[in-house]
Amino acid sequence: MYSTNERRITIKQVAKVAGVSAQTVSRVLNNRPDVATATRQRILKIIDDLGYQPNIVARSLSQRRTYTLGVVTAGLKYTGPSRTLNGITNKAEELGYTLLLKELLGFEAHDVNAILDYLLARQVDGIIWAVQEVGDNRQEFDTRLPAIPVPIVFLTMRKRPGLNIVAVDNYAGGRQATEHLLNLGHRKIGHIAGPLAWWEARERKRGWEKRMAEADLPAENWVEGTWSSRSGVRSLKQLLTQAPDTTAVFAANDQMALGALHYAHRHGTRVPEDLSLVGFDNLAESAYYWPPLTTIDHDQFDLGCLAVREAVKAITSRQDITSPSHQPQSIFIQPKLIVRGSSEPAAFSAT
Amino acid sequence: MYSTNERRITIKQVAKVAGVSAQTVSRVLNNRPDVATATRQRILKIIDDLGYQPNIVARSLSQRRTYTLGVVTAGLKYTGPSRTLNGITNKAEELGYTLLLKELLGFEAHDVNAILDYLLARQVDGIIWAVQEVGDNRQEFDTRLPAIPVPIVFLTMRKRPGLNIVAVDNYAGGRQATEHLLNLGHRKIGHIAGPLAWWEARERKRGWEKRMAEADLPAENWVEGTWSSRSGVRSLKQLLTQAPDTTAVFAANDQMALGALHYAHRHGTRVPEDLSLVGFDNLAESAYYWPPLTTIDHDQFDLGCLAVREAVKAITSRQDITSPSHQPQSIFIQPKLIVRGSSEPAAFSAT
DNA sequence: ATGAAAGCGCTAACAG
DNA sequence: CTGTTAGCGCTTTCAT
Repeated sequence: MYSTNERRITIKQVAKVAGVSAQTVSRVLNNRPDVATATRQRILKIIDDLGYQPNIVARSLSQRRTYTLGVVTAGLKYTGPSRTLNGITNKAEELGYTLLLKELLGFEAHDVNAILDYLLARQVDGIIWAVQEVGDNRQEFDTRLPAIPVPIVFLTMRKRPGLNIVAVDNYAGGRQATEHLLNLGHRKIGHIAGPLAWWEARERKRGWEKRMAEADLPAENWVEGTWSSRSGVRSLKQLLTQAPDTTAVFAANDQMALGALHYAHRHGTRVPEDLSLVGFDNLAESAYYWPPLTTIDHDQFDLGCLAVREAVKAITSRQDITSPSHQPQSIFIQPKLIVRGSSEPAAFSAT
Repeated sequence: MYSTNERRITIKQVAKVAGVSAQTVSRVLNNRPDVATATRQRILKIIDDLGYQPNIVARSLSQRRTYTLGVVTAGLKYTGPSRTLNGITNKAEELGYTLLLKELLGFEAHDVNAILDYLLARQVDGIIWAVQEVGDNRQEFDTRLPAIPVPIVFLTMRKRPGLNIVAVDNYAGGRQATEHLLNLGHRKIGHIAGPLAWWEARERKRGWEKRMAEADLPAENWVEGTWSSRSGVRSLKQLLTQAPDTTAVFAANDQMALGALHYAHRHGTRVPEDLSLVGFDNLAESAYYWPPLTTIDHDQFDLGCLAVREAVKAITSRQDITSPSHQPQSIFIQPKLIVRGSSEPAAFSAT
């Protein structure tokens, strides 16, 4: 069914048929102005007739540039990483870059050097490190970074001077969630944290702690979950055991909030009447949970777009000697509170 | 902060330092046996000292082989496609293939030729078309297919002789869901279908229809949804309006089932007491919906793995003249019923 | 076991 | 406007 190993058409063959040099064909391919219109037309026709396709690999070798971005990701089965990848593919398409995708099997420490070598051997023009900062999985970079010959943009990690970083302001999100509950009159506000090895989880928790402190309230009642709904179930149980008078809970993601909702249903705790609940992430489904979940929305798609934009900016500025050298910068996206049915004024303030 | 445009080390420089020819270094790089052990050791050390990295682009050009798979996907923001991609990345890693990722902006018809040209220009060794069959978005292939010089594996499309296809047996899944409800004593079973432009949606619906017919029951009460939870809400409403005596509903995916659950809660329809509900997909969260959702599980990760395996098999068999030519085949994965709290025996059969 | 020459398919740099 | 020459960095083929 396939046309067997027949060699593909090359620029030389096109040139021969057209009776010109390969260089002239190359000029046509690259839309150079310095080709006679008649010649151009003729060559274009021949290209079309022959079904000629330029070999991008050869071009890359010759130009020493691939217009390819290496993307390192992890946990594609979760919505977060895949929404971000979605943004990356879209922006890359728009800017004319090809993506070379590499998914890590876990989040914890990896042989960063091997992965970088892999991408660099394939001559990527830039790298997007879209793996969340977990544990010390960023450590190896400290020594290697100066030796990486292409720009690299990091996603979702704490600020570090001199690096290109794009992340959601998780701390601000934690504050917003807490503030919303405070505004509703709640005082006993518990927190279901994500795994604290994760930078994002620590930031969200810190937002809760700080805002509580500012309201002169203790931030003591919290549990560490795993991000999963299952852990949400057990975390709410633990929270209510530790402090039965809790009237509100902020969960560090929507999955755990769903688990908490599940636990509440099973034990006759009414949400929001007995307990207000706020999640984080604004999963598409969370508006249809019962009750619909109040949550913090953040644009992970945009995160991916920004990362590509920054990477390409850095690549370009390094090619053009003319353009001012691109200064690495950190970009933090602001999340946004979405109020739905799972939170309402505290009982005592309603009466 | 970066080492500026300094040229990377080449095989020639390594050769020069080692006092050998470039081919000898090449032999070491490719683990050829015909190099003296002493020479090999010396060269390896120099490679290490210099931090030399082979240029894979040059190698690809020279070998006329890239060990790269082009992956075309769509809808990465949905769990299905991203779980499949997850499987693709894992299997590709295992088999030593690099991934070139291309995401389409929508599911409907695209300029297939342009996308194929794009991938072929980049000299991919094979293609995985991981875009679901929607409307006539497969049509362009009919004419183009014979002219594609590399193997191509299609995901999630109807059987066609002579093509490599990997898909879930959605028809069987639809049957299983329906059969489960029939076994519970339900007779009035409605269906919330996915958008019927999708092959998957049609197959799931066909499974429901066929199984109903086999039980001598009419398969009349159905509504076409959009896959979204929002459409699930309105679809259940419509279903119950059309036939108020409906005691069970099979929704073509978990999101729509969640929407149906949402509608039921809001209107005092108790699930499963008044209405049994079965979904499709087994989203990680569906076990924590209230009530936990009975659904059809299918391994989309495995789907991706199989696609890569088939693609690589086809590529390899075409390289080795010795190996028997790989016959394109269709692989259909069997889904599995997961029983949870959203379905229970029909009221009249319980009494 | 090692090297020399040629080439993969394209483009940069220079010439005319 | 168009052609020639010389690579890009590696591997293949054929010698030795």
